[in-house]
Amino acid sequence: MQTHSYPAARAPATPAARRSQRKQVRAGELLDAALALFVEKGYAATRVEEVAAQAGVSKGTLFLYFPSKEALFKAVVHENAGRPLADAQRQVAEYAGPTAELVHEFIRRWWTQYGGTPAAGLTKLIIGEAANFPDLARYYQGEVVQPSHDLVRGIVQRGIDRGEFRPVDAKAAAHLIVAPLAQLVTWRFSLAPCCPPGTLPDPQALLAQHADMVVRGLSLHAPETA
Amino acid sequence: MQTHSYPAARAPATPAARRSQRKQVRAGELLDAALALFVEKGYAATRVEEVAAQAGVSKGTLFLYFPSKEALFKAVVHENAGRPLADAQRQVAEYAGPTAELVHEFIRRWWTQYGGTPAAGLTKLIIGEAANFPDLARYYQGEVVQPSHDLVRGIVQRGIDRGEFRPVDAKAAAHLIVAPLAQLVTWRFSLAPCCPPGTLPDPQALLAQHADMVVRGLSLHAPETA
Amino acid sequence: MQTHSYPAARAPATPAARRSQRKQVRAGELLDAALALFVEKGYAATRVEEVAAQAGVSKGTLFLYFPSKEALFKAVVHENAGRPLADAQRQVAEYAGPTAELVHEFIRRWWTQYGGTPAAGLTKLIIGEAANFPDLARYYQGEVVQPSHDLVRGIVQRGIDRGEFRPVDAKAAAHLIVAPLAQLVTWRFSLAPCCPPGTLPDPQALLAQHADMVVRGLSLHAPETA
Amino acid sequence: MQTHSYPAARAPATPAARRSQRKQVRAGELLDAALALFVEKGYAATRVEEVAAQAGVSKGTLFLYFPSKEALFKAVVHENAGRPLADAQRQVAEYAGPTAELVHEFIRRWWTQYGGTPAAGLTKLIIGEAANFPDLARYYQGEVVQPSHDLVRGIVQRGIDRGEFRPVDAKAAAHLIVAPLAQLVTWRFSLAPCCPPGTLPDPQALLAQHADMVVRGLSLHAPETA
DNA sequence: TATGAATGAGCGTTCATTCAT
DNA sequence: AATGAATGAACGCTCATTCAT
Repeated sequence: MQTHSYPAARAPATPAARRSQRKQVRAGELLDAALALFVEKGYAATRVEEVAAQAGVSKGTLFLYFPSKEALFKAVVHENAGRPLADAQRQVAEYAGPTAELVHEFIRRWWTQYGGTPAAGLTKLIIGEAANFPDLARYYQGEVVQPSHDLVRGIVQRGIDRGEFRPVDAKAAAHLIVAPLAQLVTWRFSLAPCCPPGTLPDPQALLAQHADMVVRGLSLHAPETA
Repeated sequence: MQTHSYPAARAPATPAARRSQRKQVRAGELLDAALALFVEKGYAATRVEEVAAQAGVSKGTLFLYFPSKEALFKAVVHENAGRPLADAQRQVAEYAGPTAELVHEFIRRWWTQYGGTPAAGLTKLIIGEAANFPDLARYYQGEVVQPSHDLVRGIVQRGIDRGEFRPVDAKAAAHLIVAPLAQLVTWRFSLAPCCPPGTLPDPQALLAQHADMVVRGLSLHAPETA
Repeated sequence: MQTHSYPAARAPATPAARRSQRKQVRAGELLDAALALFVEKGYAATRVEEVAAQAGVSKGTLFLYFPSKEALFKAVVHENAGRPLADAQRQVAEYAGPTAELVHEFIRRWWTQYGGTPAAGLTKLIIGEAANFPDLARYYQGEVVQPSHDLVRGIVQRGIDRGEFRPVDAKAAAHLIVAPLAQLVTWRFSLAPCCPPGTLPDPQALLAQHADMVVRGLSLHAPETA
Repeated sequence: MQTHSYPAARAPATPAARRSQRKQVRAGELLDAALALFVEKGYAATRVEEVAAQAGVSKGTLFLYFPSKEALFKAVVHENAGRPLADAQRQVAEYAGPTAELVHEFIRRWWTQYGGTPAAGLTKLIIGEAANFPDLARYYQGEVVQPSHDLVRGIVQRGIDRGEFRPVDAKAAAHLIVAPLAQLVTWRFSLAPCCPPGTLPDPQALLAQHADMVVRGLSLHAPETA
């Protein structure tokens, strides 16, 4: 009978495996540092040496993991884009209740899983660098923006199909639902850090009111006055 | 014998005045070129030589008008910020009809006087460079963003005060009204130039639906289904 | 009647012409400095800053004249290759005396017009860098080496045709005539600077003996013993 | 029971000896790889990692055998210099026939034992790097070039002393005999790899004609016309 | 002994800024 | 006022060398 447990998954037996795991970790640290600095200062104003320093390695080491600053930038985008989107798609697909509630839930979760996290800085980053990295901009548009809009449009369409919402232009409605979310993170990483606190309203309260107004704007009958 | 002199008003008599006017023109050409290039490529990726070339002067000449690239950038922002805002404030103040119609009118005019013009590129530009020019960001926030929000909040408050709108949080409502406008110009100058045409909906139709949904979301009673 | 002379050719009247002439001079100084340093230390071991310093300008200035180190290198080769070759071709074509004397004259002139000048360093330079700049090597082979061999082969053929030389393989003979010349400059710029003086024989005496031996080797009858 | 042991001489009994032999082999592989790469690309353009890879070891391992890239380079030169020279010296010393034939034999053997082998690349390598490694250049001059010239001068002197050759300046004659040999290998490893085949004549035919012309140039009486 | 990850000095190149004309 | 040549600080990237395993 075998009484001892398998080797712990987090302490690999062989040196090779340990080294490989270390490399994964390092790459992740570099990507995190790069995301933070690119978001904070923009691509051009961020020096690779700063990224390396913030990740705790030397300048040369960074180039062991990414062949160029541009490759690092693209890796940052690829790494942070689309991850939470897939989660949201699953959650929406599984939802079974009334669509009005789904809208509230979707917006609430958007904040906890993306808008309130560091990854949200990506939105501002891409806005600022799109002209200099058109292929990345297209990638982001195709892999993140378009699917996001499709997802929201699906929610609106669901409401229409179930007789809960007015038969509006669902595509335009999706844009109008997404815009305040996008704008919120854009502000959060651009003007907000430069302005005295209190200039912006509390994000969660703002989002709640957004959801409320969207539902009112889409519903067949005006809800009771709050 | 020459009896009439058309360009009299534009051709000052004294050489000094003429020189001064020439200077104004040159500076204006440089600011226009700089705005276009900064918006297109970002601050760091725009070389002063390009700006000078696009304005039709040499690199050295640019520095006769602006002491540094940074000063040029700040002049671009100061020159283009707030211009259409004053018009909008006057137009809103003079309006006398129903608030719902004012919302539609405000959004329509925002597009023709700012959102659809080249100056709208400024919004994206400041978002991208805010971290590197915090004083500019504060200036823009104070002179453009805050007054814009105040203006829109005033409209909402007018609707509430006149019993046309529900007593919502007017400050948050202002954010939600402004966000799709801001997002529209942000997209127009970042992702849109990289994406195949047709990806974004027609701006004016989108804005019309936005105004409609805002009014529905704020109204006491649901309007008749369109 | 016009008594005053034309403006001196070397002091152009217009500032533009003066500036243009200055640029020519600067470019020439940079090319000279680059030739000397590339020959002395090789391409890779020569820093562009050294070249600039030796030409009396700053590092940045060099890049106003040549877009890259590689372009500078190629310009050095193009500038110094082929120039004396054309002279030699003319001189040979115009020669009317006995071929044996032409051989002596050709070798004598080769030394004064190429082998003994700084430009001769080019030979060693290209030998060392051919593998790293294959297009330059091909250019040099086609524009300098091949025509040189053709020129010498023509001399040999002339001797054969006029019944002065034995009917040898003229192409091989050309190689054998050129080889000691090439070797002389190769040594002059590689081992010679590292060795105590006197290690190599006097070039002009060596070349005289070379010409003598070549003529003896090619002649129909052995000349009188010297 | 093992009664015979073929590789006895090559498989030392003690582990220490085996390790030592292994070390010799590794070092030899590294030196071969280094020679090939240094000749092909020059010292500066060859990365130690390439040498290690070509020798089948990692970069770190190379530094266990050679303390620096420079030491590796010097070892390459010391290892490959002078090897065939000793053979040639013995062969010349043992020769008993007519000097004209000795010249032919010497040149023929030079090709089979050096000029036609990979080791001949060393000549071009040293020419290119002499300025950066003056001590090596001096070493090569003293240990290879000078003895080679002395050897050839001895051959010429032998011809003179035996009344076969004219009383020429033997030192200069030696240079003129060696130059085409040196030039041949120089070309072989510099321009030849970049040029279309057929640009250079067949080495062995060229060398035969060289020997023939040398003998004619040195002989007392002109040989019969071929 | 052998590895490959890590380092950091060094170089090519760019570009905002200055200055002589 | 206008030019464009000149500057030099700064940055991305390379690669010989070191070191922990």
